[in-house]
Amino acid sequence: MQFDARKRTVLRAVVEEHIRSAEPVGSEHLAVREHLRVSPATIRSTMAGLEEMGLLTHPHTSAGRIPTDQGYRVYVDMLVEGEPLPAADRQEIRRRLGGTLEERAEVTDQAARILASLTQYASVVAAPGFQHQTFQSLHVVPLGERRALAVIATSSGALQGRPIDLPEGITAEDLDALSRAISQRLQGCRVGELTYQRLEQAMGEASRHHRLLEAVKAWLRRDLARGARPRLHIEGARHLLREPEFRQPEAATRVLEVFEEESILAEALAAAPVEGVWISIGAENRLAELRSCSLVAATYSAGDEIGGTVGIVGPTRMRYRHAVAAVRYVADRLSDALRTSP
Amino acid sequence: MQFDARKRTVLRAVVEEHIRSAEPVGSEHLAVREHLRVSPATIRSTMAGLEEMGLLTHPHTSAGRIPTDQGYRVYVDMLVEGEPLPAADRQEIRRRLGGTLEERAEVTDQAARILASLTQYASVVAAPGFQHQTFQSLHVVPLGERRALAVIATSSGALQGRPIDLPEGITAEDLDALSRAISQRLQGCRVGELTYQRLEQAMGEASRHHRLLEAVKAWLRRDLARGARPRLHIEGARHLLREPEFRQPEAATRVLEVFEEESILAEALAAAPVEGVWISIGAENRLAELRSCSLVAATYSAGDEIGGTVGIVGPTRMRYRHAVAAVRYVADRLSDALRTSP
DNA sequence: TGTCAGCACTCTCATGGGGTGAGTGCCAGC
DNA sequence: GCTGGCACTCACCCCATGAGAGTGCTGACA
Repeated sequence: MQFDARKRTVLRAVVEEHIRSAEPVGSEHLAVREHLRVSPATIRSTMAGLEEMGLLTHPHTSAGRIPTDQGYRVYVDMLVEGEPLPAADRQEIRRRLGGTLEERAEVTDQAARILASLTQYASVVAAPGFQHQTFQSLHVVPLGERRALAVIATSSGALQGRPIDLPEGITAEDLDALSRAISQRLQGCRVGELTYQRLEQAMGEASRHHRLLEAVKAWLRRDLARGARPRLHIEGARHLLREPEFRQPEAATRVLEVFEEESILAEALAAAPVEGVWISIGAENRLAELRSCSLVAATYSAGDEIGGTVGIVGPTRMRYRHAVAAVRYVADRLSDALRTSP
Repeated sequence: MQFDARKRTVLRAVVEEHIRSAEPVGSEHLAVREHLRVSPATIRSTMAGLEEMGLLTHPHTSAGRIPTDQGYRVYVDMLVEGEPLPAADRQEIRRRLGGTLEERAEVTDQAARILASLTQYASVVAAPGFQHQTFQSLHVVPLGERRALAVIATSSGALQGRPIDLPEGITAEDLDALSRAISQRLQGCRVGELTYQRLEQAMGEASRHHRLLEAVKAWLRRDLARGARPRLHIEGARHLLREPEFRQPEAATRVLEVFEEESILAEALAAAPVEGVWISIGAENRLAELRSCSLVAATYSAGDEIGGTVGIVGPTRMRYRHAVAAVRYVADRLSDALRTSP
């Protein structure tokens, strides 16, 4: 069975009409609305062909056609990359991402809000991962008697800290010297590459404060490996409840579960490639919880480093054209914003 | 119209039965199920009295009674404070809050999860507010050329930091000295009391680094006043979708909006008094968005300071007995956990 | 005076059947 | 290969019907 020009046209028309109306699309409707110059009967036979190819289906005998996940996939692959976002949307995005944002977390949070309100789907933005950033310095800062605060700073200004217990007999000067020594030796490393061995090496000589070093090392090893899971900004999950596919409370509950269990989304986003806009449709999602959804995502950069991922989660019946354009534009502007700011 | 013993009994029975079944409660049903020793006819006349008092209502002529918000209020005020949580629940809470938790954020997050899974409603936990904590030290830590990281640490180990720009001609030693000077002078202050004037005073003399001081002051003034809004942990919003009162997508969307706009919940929680378990029912909520919900909340402490608030949001038809017991127990155990840990 | 059985009445909700309309598949003719 | 015609299939709306739940009222009784 070949996929000729008419099949393309009909598939596209069915998909777009279904996206618009959320209803099964009939042949007559299509013949009138789209100006295909053939009769409904012809369209019917074309549709039958598309159904045989697995791109369309219909819920019951006398209903119109709806696309299958595979149908959406073919449709999406037909889309011309680089279709621009409406000028008004572009302006809105630039306005809201261009202001004087004080903190990095504010920028990514703002990006999530924009995407959600613009597309009326749920948005997810993974903040720049700690691991990809460049280690700048470690500071162990005394906090009262036997407590101190250990802070790692990266060259792009992110920081992560935690309180640690101090062994007896350590002075503020000791801590200062220690901080300086470690900072000097590890500067320029990727945070993700701060392995236990490496720390051991860098600290090895300063054996005088053995127990303190152990505490710091234990923290770095555990937190940087595990706690480095990037922070997610999720916005607009409620929009999904308006979609007819999530009308039944069970379906709604199931999809909201995804947004409450951040690890699921984090894993899904992690699959996005570094280049271009990535689309994962329904059953294509590795994660069962997302099988009734589609994900449109893109990677952004933070300065010269890999930043994180921005994405949209919606029903498989998603407005892909708009979603793709919005995700791409937001990812680009986010990269711009992070090139010049904190 | 007096509120005699029979009215109490009937009101309680109606409320508890309605909470259980989510259906209007009829007189016959009540007479059989509860062992009130009167006939359905008598119960009917009692119900009519309760309705006249505004505590019950009925959706249509031939339906049973359901409580009004005011009815729930009277019911709730009748509950004996101090009813214990089932032993199994208590054990579960102790187990999950008692482990070796690494960070304060982990404890509050865990508390939110426990409450949500235990009650099957949505839970909200406000992390200890920065403002109530005691200022410990300020550190301005160099980050590359003309950038530095300003970090405030509180005596309980919380920290908040942000990058600032350095004016020319400042050395690491200058920063150290400055940090030390400010720390010394402000130690012991409540963070919330770090007003602009106070900072001005504390820094006044070190006028050599005027522009740096300005940057630090600007940050402190803005962020500590505004950004000090405590972080909220929200969990289990999806549970609400299972409640019949949120069946209609519009109702569901409206209630989920509350959970996506943290400021709404933060404001609602802020109204909780420091002592005891606080209940706010339906129309009692100042915030219109919460008018179809009830909120059960309690304040916990962090060491010797006021900590934050734990709460549950559910339908007005909430299992108040269990909710109150769960909130109280979690708040108490959370206070315990924060007394002894980071 | 409070309680209760009896009764008429009201209203919701589930059920089922008929009609309507949208849409299909197939076929014969151009 | 396209098209008009036609029979057929369902989903869905509408409406009538009846069952069931629950109420309010009344009059009798202790």
